[in-house]
This record gives sequence, C-alpha cells and structure tokens, in this order.
Amino acid sequence: MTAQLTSSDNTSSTEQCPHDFRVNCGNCRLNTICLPLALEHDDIEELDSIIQRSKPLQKSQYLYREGDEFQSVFAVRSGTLKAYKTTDDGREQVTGFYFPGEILGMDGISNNTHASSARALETSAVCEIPFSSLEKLSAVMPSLQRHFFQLMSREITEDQLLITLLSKNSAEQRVASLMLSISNRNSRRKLSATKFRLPMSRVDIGNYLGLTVETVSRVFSRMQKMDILRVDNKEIEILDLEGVRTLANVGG
Amino acid sequence: MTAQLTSSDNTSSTEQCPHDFRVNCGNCRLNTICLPLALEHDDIEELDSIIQRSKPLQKSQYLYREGDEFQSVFAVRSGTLKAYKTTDDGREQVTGFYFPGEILGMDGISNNTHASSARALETSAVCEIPFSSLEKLSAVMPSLQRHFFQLMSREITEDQLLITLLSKNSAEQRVASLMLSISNRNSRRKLSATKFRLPMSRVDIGNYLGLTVETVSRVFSRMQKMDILRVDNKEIEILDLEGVRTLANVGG
DNA sequence: ACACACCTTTGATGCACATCAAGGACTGAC
DNA sequence: GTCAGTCCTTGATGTGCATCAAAGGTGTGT
Repeated sequence: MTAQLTSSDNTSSTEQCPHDFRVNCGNCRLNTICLPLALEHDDIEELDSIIQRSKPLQKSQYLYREGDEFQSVFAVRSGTLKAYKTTDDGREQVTGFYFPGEILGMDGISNNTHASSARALETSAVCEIPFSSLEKLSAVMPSLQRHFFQLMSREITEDQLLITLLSKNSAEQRVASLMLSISNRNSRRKLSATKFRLPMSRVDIGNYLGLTVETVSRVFSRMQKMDILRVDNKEIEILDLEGVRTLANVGG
Repeated sequence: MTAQLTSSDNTSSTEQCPHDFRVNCGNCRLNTICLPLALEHDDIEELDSIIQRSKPLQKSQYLYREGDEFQSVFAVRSGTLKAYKTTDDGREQVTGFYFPGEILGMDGISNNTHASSARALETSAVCEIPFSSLEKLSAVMPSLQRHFFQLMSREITEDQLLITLLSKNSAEQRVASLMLSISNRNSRRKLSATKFRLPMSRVDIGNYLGLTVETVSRVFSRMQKMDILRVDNKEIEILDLEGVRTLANVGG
C-alpha cells in the first residue's frame, strides 16, 4: 500500500479504530480504493476539506431513504451497508451491498431525490461528500471529474452484471457469484479472500439475488456437500476457489 | 415544443429525413430530450462543434462492440438500437433498448473499454460525442457537467428498475412494464402512446426480460384475450392503458 | 441464566416458466 | 412468382425454484 501522506495524531494505541471519524483522506487506509487519483497533496487537502465525517451508524440505521432530498454521496469507511428500493406493492429489492472504500448514493443525482434507501448492516462509518461541492471541485480538478464519471460508469456495469445474473443464471450460479464478489472485494482491501464473515442475512442475500431464503440456505448446504465451501452461520470459508468459480460460470 | 434556434438549409422538401445527418443540435427536433439544458446559444454551438454525425447504420450493424476502446458516447437521432453483453458461455443479455433522443455507451467510461455491444435494430442514425471533448467542455460549462452526471445517474436508476423487474415480477408484469416503457418514451417524442411498431424481435424482448420467446408470445396472446392489447406481429395497440398499468404493477 | 424474537435449516408439495416439438407467417433473393 | 430462411405462435411435457410448514439455532436484553 502507498505511503501515508501525513503521520497524524491518531496512531495512539495499537491501531486506529475502524469507525474513528477523525481521519482525513490523506491518511485513510482506503484511499487507494476510494480515490485512486493522481492528486497533488494540495488537491487532496481541498477534497478533504469538503468531506464531512460523522458519528458511526448503528446496525439497521438509515443513511438515507428513498424520496429524501439528494445532497451528498457517501463513501463507506467501515462496516457494510445495503441499498434497496421498495416496490409498489411494498416489497424490498436490494440493489447492492457496499463495503469499505465503496461509494453509494449516486442514483440520487438524476432527480435530486434518493432513488433507493440505504441502511447499515452493522455498525458503520461513512464519509459524506456534498455533491454541490463535488461538482464545483470537479470543474477545476479534471482528474476528480474523470474519477466520478468512472465511478458512475462502474456502477452501471455492475448493475448490468447483476441483470445478467438474475436473468440467465441458476440459484447456484447466483450464490457462487456473490461469494466471489465478496471474496474479491475483501482481497482488494488486503483481507482474506477465502475466509470472511457475511455482514448480511440470508434474507438480504436472497432478496439481492432474486431468490427465497430457503433456496439460499439449500444452495449453501449443497455447496458444503460438494466440499467447495464451509458455512457456519455467517462465517464463510471458501475451500475450493476454483470450484466456486466453475460453479459461478458454468452453472449447475 | 420549443422554438427552433436557427432556420437552416434542410427544410427543402416536405419534412427532413429522420436519418439525415446534416442537422445540428440547434435545430434538432430531439434537443429537448437529449439536451434539456439551459444552454446559451454560444454554448450549444460549442457543443455542436464537437459532435460528429455520420452515415446511418443499417439494420444489425454494430455501433460498437464489447471490448472496443471507448472513445465516445452516442445519442440516437433516429431508429432504435439494442445494447447487450455476451456472457462467458456465449449467451446474450440485452441490457437496454435505445430510442431517439437517448444516450448510450456510458458504460464504457469506467475501463476505457466498451462493456457491452450495441447494434441497430433498424436503420438508425446517431450523433457521436467524443468523450474527451465532452470532459473538457464540461469543466467550463457547469450545466453540461451536471447534465452528464444526471444522465449517468438515470442509467443507474433504470438498471435498478430492470433488476427489480427481473427479480420480483412475473412474466406478465415484465412484458406489461416494457410496453409501458415504450409507450412513455413514445409520448415523450410526441408520438402515439397507444399505437406503435416494436422495433425489436420477440427474441430480443425475451432476452431483455429474462424470458424465453415462447413465454413472451404466450403473454402477448393472453393480453389480447384480456382485451387490453392488440398485437399484430410487431404492431402494438394498447387498448386499455389503465389495464396494462394494473397488470404491470399488481401482476398476474 | 433465562426468555423471546429472529434467523437458519430441512422437508413436502405445487406452480410458473423452460424446454421440446411442430406448424404457420412473414421477408428477402432471384 | 417461389423458395429458403427467419420469426412467431401454440401445444405437451418437464423442472427449478417458490411456497407452505415446522423445528432447531443464535443472539440480546434483563
């Protein structure tokens, strides 16, 4: 990982608390994920100055709700959030899970209104980035403008992947794909790609993947019998990464 | 519709050909859809100067292919295009249909590579907007920057709608929703909201909606029996718009 | 330590849509 | 015009996942 730009005052104890909000972009562990930018030191400070950090969200607290006025996008600093829409007949559709370093809320730009709700799956801290400031800053920092175009474009391509998954793939392919996705996002954060704790419930997984809880549970059981996954409630261990990949693509 | 900004040289015969590429943004019939901007006359001319117009695409010709280097986004001037991804095992997933006034290609920004392919469903004309020029222009035209952020955000919210549709809704709800979507997009272009010709095949519809051709066909037949739709091959007439809306939301 | 609410698993049954199959309609080439 | 190819429709059958049902597990607050 790249060198810290500053050595600030929060190296007090053994390690900084992941939910600590007294951290700036320059010394944030996640800045290579959230801001893979060729920014000058001054630029980072300028960006840093518009970002608001606040107290962590507790589990199941809302970050924003569908219909709220859109003002900011958010970067996850710690924890996990889910975004979801409520359908006309009152059901939920989970549209994404957001891990540290990832940005959410961009679907609110088009109508100045959040198109989905977001809530914490566990205690989580976020950085709030007021969109109007971001727009102004983007106009004078071409690399920031480009970065946000790219972020939004990535959101589109990821949604397209999910569309394909839902439209064409079996229950096993869907669950295997999600496990791979989480695995990849963990390794990007230098965490284990094969052993992790799921922050979301089976209900949320099923909801995201267009399956019922029962089906998700059954798929996990089958994958255990195949010896490619070990499941202990929310603790997951991928025993055969290649096997999961095959299952995700070739399908079963 | 708003007044034309200029009266140019292409009012020759009765009406300008819809595929004519010698048209600029100022006098384009679609500019209230494509560019609902508070742009000054000079700004529109500047934007106009970066846009490239070329010969129409014939049916089934590619606009771009998955993996091509990304250089431009495109605005549809006439005709219809479909965008689709090819899955690992060689199947197609249609991710969207694009009608006149709509923008496609934005999924290529994130990796400088087109994430999907786009081809014409019928003879179609497009405006090519080189992205590098667009970026530069956006930095000095705040309303243009905002417009593109909004366009991309809208693409995200529309993908989320499709995700919900695929994940939660029955075959009838899906088909009814697509008919409504086409109806709405037609009326935005001052065309009939109840009578239109489908530019895409049943295969494409099924592919987009995650259904087989047979199911799409059967749903059309059922909707005819219910007297809410008249289907004659690709000619569609919505007989009971309220009925279609109910079917789309409440489902059946 | 207990109780209560919620989450997860497993089994039995049913159904919506896929698959397989075949005939008919449209389209373009010559 | 007619032929070949593609597209669309309809019917018969099969299956993957939803639904219904119930029991065991997990965590939390007191």
